[in-house]
Amino acid sequence: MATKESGPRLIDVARAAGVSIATASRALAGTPGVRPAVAETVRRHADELGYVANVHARTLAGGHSKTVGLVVHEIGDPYFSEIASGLLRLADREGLSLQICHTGRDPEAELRQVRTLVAHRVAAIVVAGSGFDDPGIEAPVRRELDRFAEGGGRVAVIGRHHLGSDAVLPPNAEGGRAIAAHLLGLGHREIVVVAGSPVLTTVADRLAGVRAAVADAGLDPDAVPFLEGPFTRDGGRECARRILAEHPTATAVLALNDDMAIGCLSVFREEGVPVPGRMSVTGFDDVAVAMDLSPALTTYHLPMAQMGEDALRLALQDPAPEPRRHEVVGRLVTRDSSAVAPATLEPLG
Amino acid sequence: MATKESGPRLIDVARAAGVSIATASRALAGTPGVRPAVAETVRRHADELGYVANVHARTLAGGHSKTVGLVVHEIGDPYFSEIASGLLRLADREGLSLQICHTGRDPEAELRQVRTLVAHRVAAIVVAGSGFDDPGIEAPVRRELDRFAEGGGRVAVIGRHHLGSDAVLPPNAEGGRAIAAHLLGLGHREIVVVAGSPVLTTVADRLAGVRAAVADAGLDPDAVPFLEGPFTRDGGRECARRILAEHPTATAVLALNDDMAIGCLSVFREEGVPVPGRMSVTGFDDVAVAMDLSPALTTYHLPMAQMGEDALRLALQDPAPEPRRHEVVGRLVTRDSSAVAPATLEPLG
DNA sequence: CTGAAAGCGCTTACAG
DNA sequence: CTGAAAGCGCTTACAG
Repeated sequence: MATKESGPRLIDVARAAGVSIATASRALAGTPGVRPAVAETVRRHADELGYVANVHARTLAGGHSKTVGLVVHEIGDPYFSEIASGLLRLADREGLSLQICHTGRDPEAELRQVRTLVAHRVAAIVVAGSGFDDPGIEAPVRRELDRFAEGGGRVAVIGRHHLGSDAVLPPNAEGGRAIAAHLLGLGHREIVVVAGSPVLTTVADRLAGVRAAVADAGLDPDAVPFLEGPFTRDGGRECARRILAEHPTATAVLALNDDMAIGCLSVFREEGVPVPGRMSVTGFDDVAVAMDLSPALTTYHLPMAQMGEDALRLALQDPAPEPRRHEVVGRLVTRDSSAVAPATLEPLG
Repeated sequence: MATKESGPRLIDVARAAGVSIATASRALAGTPGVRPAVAETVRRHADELGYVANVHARTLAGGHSKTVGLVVHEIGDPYFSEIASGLLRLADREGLSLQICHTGRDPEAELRQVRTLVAHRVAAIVVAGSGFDDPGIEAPVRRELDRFAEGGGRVAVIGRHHLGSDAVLPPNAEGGRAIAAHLLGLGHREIVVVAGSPVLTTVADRLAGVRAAVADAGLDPDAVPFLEGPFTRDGGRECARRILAEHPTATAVLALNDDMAIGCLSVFREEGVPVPGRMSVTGFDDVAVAMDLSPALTTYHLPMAQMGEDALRLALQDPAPEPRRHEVVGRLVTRDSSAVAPATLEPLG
């Protein structure tokens, strides 16, 4: 039994069924123009032999792939795993396989991963990781993707990229504005913004929204402290510690993703800083756990799974003359981690 | 530019470099036995043309694939996304691509997904979803996997399966026992167990551990109420509501994964049931957010990312005469959601 | 060190 | 409706 052979091939089922491989191929593919009885026989023999067509041979001969690629920063991150989940659900319905790559927010890794996907001749590539504000950084990836598109490949991105492709656009600026307005409306005047690097368009756009809201309120955006750290839970912890040390009069932390907000919450809990009594904390994204934190996190909701699905749907359509823009609708979700700014200030730390 | 052609082929770079495709292939593969200067020329031309070898042609001709498959129940679930993250990290280091499938805990979907992976002639398949207690349910998948292994494919599973392959085994029984002992030690006598279907080996094994601890304490395991629901956050919410209605004297909920525990916590918060004052709640897995919940969740820690890595590592080794068993080490993590059973009982709900 | 040729396992015009 | 044959783009013995 342990034949070390690569399983039955089309020719094996053809022989078993007493037909040519052409007919066998057609019968299995469901191509019309095969006598039903013959097709049936072929299928039966294929089943009996446990025949599974070799995708590589099929793709090479047929020219079209049934696999799509997804590029994320980190699949362990809920933001991306929820996007992946939605995308995978649609892929499944469409009979497509999914290849996932992660980049760790490193542009060179991204280039490598895109190359791999191109090498696999996937039908479509969805780039879900944030874009980079500097078009130069994305130029090599763009070249690769352009070539891919010229060869008939389809591309869609989530977020603002300089990639010239169909895009699903989260309302990052709008969200930043809404959250900041919310905090300002609660009387907060010493708000510290905490985020990943502004070279990421996601950060840049959310931050721009925050600044716009601050300006709208007649205040000076440049006076709002901005703390940068890894765009992760640990990054949030780092920043929270810096706030304790460097911004003793702050009354609110506006984190530009939920991960960082969660990191902040945990430090504040450890250090006994009451949230929201002494310090309000807000996030962005509304990952599944946001509502189950305590205090439940005020944040800006993005429908991640839907965004993943939408991105794949764009990538599955024929290309448009101009890149398509699919605008995502988000919403402010007010929960328990934000409240009116305290009247008198307990010192921090 | 929009030539709709499939990008440069090996023959294009061979021609450009003035060599045969055999030499070009060797130069690009780094096969020894090509004059260094020639190899260099080939590589330069490949770069200039933006050549990316067609994986399908390469796999078909070469016989070995550089892709591995991962089967999970649901990629949006942190348990699986953390496993995927660890596995992907190792895959990356090994220059392997990753194809992900999800099954939604449906054995038929699992069979379909495994078939797809086999069709892709992946080098290895890692099944990360829980096994099923009834060997019959897994029989079709096992047949498929056996055939795959006979053809030289490698298989590894996470959890107890009837799949006859290398396995990474989480200490499910041990963990169940540790958690139950912890709760019993705190004086809880009315513990409600909350979990997904015991047809899943994960549930069955954790439950067996719980029952063993109960028996060890001289109590009757059959007297411990077991509530079944979807093995998800929503399932946890469902069960919590039933506890409120049907088990008014319970003092502890022992959920067999963190997701369900999180669902319970949210219902108890909504209903004003103090945790852990009136009700202790414990989880299992220790997903990243467990420590950031409030109260921080007492749970049994499993190193998910490491498990993903270990599973892939097993799958990358040559097959052993007997299936390998890699035992995972876990540990009880006592946090704030569990405490001594209340002396006097406030009615629930 | 290099090349001509066979072959990987399919699909798809092209004839019949 | 069916089959013989070309071809997808590579790798790898086999000669030289």
